[in-house]
Order: sequence, then structure tokens, then C-alpha cells
Amino acid sequence: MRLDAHSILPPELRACATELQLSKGALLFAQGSKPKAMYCVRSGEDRLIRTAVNGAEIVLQRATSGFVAEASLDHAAYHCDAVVVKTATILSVPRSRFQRALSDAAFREAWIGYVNAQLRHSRLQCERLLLRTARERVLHFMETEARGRVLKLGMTKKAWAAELGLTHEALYRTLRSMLEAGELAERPSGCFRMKSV
Amino acid sequence: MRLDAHSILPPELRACATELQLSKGALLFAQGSKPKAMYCVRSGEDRLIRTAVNGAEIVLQRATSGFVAEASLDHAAYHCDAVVVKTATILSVPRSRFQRALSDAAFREAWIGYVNAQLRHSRLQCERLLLRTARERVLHFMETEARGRVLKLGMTKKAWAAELGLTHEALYRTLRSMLEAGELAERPSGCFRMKSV
DNA sequence: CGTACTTTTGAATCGCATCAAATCTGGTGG
DNA sequence: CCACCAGATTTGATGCGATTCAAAAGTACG
Repeated sequence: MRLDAHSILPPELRACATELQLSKGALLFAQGSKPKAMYCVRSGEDRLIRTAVNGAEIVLQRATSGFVAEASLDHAAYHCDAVVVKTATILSVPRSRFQRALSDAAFREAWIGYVNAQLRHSRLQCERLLLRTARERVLHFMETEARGRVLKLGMTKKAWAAELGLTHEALYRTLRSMLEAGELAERPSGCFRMKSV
Repeated sequence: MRLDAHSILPPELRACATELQLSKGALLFAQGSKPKAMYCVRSGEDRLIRTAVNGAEIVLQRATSGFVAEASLDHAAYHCDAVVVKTATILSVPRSRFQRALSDAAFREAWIGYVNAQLRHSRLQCERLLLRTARERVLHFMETEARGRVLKLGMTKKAWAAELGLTHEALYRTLRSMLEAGELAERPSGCFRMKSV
């Protein structure tokens, strides 16, 4: 996750991969369509979006560097849309090739490790969303994502708010009160520093 | 997930597995301890619990039939406690044996499928927790977990509330209003039936 | 048959969503 | 290079829905 995810792909897969260039607004795949390839975002940003009954959009996954809908490759149809939010370079590996490559021991081991990491990350995300207040969610995010008390936020605050399950207004207010309380310090280029443990 | 998860274990692993009988309140493993085995709950109930900074308990995973902390087997230490909530029978497979067994092609394929399913489930759970109102979360749960408009709830409403990220009071009230509105019908033995789509 | 836990309802409170609007910022094209 | 535009950031006012605290009734299990 920290390192480029595509590096776990074995040479033969990288050899047969197509590199897609998709501009903002493009649809990588649509809800209901059949998975034909495994996608790996190398630059830009892609989001898995599901439109709720009431019309609200829910972001299921946000990929800036990593695989997209990797748990659904063996499914009959995608259950969400994959939208390019920021012009992206995306590797596309044919589904059958990918599955055949999994017969290689080293690759399968690496792949299991990757999916495990994704699962732990998702469970952590659930844990965070179970917290009741905005402040607790921010602290939880810090505790789990920061490297040595310093968080390098790789997104806008608005996107962060969405990930925390908050409106951006609520996040702004919470951050402000935490800054004023001295619990947090904001540094340029989207960095935050925690004060106490 | 629907079928007994342990059935994906190959014969040689089932042969070397120990069957643990743990009574309510027992600790399967503690936060900070090193993973020594892969556990699979066969009956009873086991919960992964993390105590938040404020002292509140957060349920990370709830296992009544399936593997526990399966994504952390290759980790140096558990980051949560595994507590037996209801007297349980748990299969224990030594860590090294499990990892060696993954060299078998069929088992690894099955295992990847299992972890994929877990990942999809966890992402769905996140999606649900991003919904703002109790009613929406209940409906989402119905839509994703019900079989043909009928939901067989395999837990108490209190546990359900925790899974939905609500207090039990909020869930009771929401259910009542949905019953009164005719959106839902309650049947004996924890079954619910949706009215419209 | 008692005890622990779930289920259920009530009242008061609080935090977040919502709606509104102004400012700031980065990137685009003329 | 500057004007412009879309999106991000920020602040304010208001209301709703869920939490919280409290308490009673139902239920399962040893």
C-alpha cells in the first residue's frame, strides 16, 4: 500500500498489461458490467462510487496507487461505478491472464499479503466509522495513519471529510477547535502534527 | 461465508487442527500477543474487541462461523483482544502449518476467494456506516444481507445495533417507526420481511 | 426461581447535517 | 501575463436525529 502496488505484479503480467490514459470524468467500468481486467492505478485518482437509493453518492474505494475492485474480479458483475476523478494512468491486466498468473507461488503469496493488507485497512476504516464524534475519528485516523506523529494528508480536506464520514464543514470546525485546543498543529502542504499521545 | 468456512481447509490441516472449547468470557488471544495459530470458530461466538482511548469498546469483527483475524496471521502482534462472547468451539491450526498448506494450489485459490469475500463484506460495512440515518442503514443492511426480501437475523437486536453503528435504543425506535409505516414486517425468531423494493 | 441480559419506552441534550454565502486557490485559455 | 472558473476552504445560523441517562418489563438459562 505504501509502496507502489503494481510492483507485486510478476514480469509476465507487466509485459501483457495495457496502459490506459483516462481523463477526468471518464468511466473505467460501469455498474453491472462484467469484470474483464484487473486494474491498477499508477497515477491520478479513481473512485468506486455507488449511488444510494436517495441519490447520494457513496465512495466505496479511493485509489491513487493500487488495485481497483480487486476483490470483485471473480464476480459476475461490478456493483458500482469506477470514475476517474483526476486524470489517471491505469494498468489493465486481462482477467484470465491475472488468474493464471496466480498459479505462481511467489505471486500468490504476495497477492494474499496485499489483499490481507486491504482487509486490515478496511476493518480499520469500519472501526473509525463506529466512533461517534468527529474529534474521535480524526484522532483515530491520526493514530492509525500517521508516521511518527506527523500525518501527511495525501488528499484535500474535503476528500478526507468524506473518508471520515463527515461533511466538510464538520471537519473544518473540528480541526479548528483541535488547533485552538493545541491538540494538533497544521504544517504546510497538508501535514498535521499531533501534540500528545 | 454462508457455508461453514472451515470446509475450505484441506484434509491435512483439519487433521492437525486442535479443537478448543472456550467458555464465555475467555480470551482467545490478547492484544499485543504474537499470532501462533489460525482460528476458525465453529460454534458459539467470538469477538475482536479494541478498547478506544475513551474507554469505549469497539467490535472489530464478530465471528460465529468463520476465521478470526485471518488478515493478521502474518503480523508481529495482534492489535486487539479476541473475546469469547458465547461458549465456543474453535479450531486452531498452527500458524506454520497453515502457511505451508497455502503452497497447495487448490487451497490457495479457495483462501484467496475467502479473503476476497471478507474484503467485499467489510467494504459493504463501511458503505453502510457512511449512511447518515438509522433508517438508511437498516434498509442498506436488508438490501445486502437479506435473501429474497426476508432477513434472518442471526443475532440479538442489540448486537445488530452495534454492527449498524447505532445505540440499541436508536435501532428499536427506528424499527418501530418502520413497522408502523409498513416498510417492514417482523416475523418470529428474528426474521424481517421488506415490503417494497 | 433467580439472575443476567435483552427489549422497550421516555425525556433532555448535544453534535452534526443542512443551507447559505464569502473567500481563497489552482489551473485554463485568451 | 492576466482574467476567469471550478473547486476547496472557511464561517454562520438553524433544526433534526441520534446519544445519553433512566427505568420498567420481558426472556433465557443454569
